[in-house]
Amino acid sequence: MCARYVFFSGRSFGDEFGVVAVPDLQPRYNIAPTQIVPAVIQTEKSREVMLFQWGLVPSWAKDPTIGSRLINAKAETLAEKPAFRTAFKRRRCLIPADGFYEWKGEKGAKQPFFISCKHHPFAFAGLWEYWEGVEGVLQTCTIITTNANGLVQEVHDRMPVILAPDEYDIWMDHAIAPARLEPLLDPFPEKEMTMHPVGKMVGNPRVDDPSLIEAVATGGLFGEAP
DNA sequence: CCAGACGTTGTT
DNA sequence: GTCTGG
DNA sequence: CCAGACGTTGTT
DNA sequence: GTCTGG
Repeated sequence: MCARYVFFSGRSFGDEFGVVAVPDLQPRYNIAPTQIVPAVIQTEKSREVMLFQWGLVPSWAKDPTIGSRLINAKAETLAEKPAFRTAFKRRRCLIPADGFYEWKGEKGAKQPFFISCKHHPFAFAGLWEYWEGVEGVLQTCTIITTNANGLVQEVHDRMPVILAPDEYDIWMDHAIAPARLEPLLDPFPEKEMTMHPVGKMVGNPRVDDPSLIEAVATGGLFGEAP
């Protein structure tokens, strides 16, 4: 899955993502569900960055707190699930990131790992949704997950879908045939990724500083590379 | 027909 | 909004 | 994912 | 133990 991630590159991702105006974004090292995150969407004329609450709330939801449990959407079932299928057809987005965290081990003794791509920032494949209720208006998003590749498999069986730059145009094309989207949801190549254990402080969502992504020693436990 | 669900992950 | 279950 | 709350009544 | 919030 993907329940915490990192995005510290701020404005600098605009060129690569084909976005003209990028808001000033603070570097983040511990983005948690329900927080406000930037995502790139395709309008009729251009690509724009908009801010979304992480955790998709379907337009028909009576209780918007369901969003806190819909932080990920499974790639294999996106097209069928009522909560996601409309967004999959019409509201795909790119969610910029510099890495993400996964945990390995038993409850109470979990070791967090920071996982990144050799070329970053990069983009998660995401969906977004619009919701309106008595509580107000919400624009929310979710990160699509797929099977872990060989590297990430060491700590977890799922990982976020990461798109290569040459896939952005297809992903953002509103007229594309769904069959052409499926190959984009495959696991990102492990040879283009890196992973190392980090301190347990990342578990606290109120902590957010650069030291969170620094490697720590684990005494050879958890099976990471020496 | 109406009522009720609609989701992912990890853990048990 | 749309499908499933009763 | 983890952290933190989780409640009612009566009194000020 | 289980739900909510971040």
